[in-house]
Amino acid sequence: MARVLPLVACCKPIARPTLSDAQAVELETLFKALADRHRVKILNLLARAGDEAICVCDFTEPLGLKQPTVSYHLKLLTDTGLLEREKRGSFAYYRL
Amino acid sequence: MARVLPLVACCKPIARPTLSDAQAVELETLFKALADRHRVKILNLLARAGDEAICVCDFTEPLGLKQPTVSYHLKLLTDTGLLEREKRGSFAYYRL
DNA sequence: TCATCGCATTGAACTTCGTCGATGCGAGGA
DNA sequence: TCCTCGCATCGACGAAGTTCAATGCGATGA
Repeated sequence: MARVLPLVACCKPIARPTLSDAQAVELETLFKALADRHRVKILNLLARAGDEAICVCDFTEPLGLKQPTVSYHLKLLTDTGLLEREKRGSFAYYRL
Repeated sequence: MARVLPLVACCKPIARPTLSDAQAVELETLFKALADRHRVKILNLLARAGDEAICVCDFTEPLGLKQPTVSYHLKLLTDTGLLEREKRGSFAYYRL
């Protein structure tokens, strides 16, 4: 597991100054958004898609989740600022 | 919040290949370990301490937590591989 | 040996999270 | 207008995470 992430780069902001309470909460929020296997996969799928946006219905099968659950995860990632939502007709497309 | 972390660097491994289930679970475990304000602060304190190790009792006051709770968080971080434990007498010192 | 100190573990209470059936709502199309 | 489709939200449930008093345990010193 150690080699999967270049933690050194990620931890630079954590390392230097004394972290305020607000900053700690912000980091908690960010990491919480990433702390789920399905959300990690969603980000992976979107990263692989590049500029292409993906609609909700295309996530359910690769994730093995029902539509309400997928919507829940996508909303969480969007609220955290990691995803953007775009409405086209009755479809909802997401991108990084 | 967006500027706090250089997400681009962190997400490189997420971005490229298709993530296997096992890899998604590994990332989930790592991010879960970081997804708590007190654990973020613990890492910050240890990063600021550099080579110096810090014992359990020195965490309770800056974190505002009781000793069992601090032990719980330190054990979690250690089990995830982010911390090292060193015993000196009846004291337990932790470092990155 | 006995008391004390620092830390880990247990057990229980509480909170938060993840999941999905049911439902609501807006957009098209017939 | 009515029906259907895709998505969001609600409500409820079980699972998981967080906290701390109580307890156990090894190390140290009197």
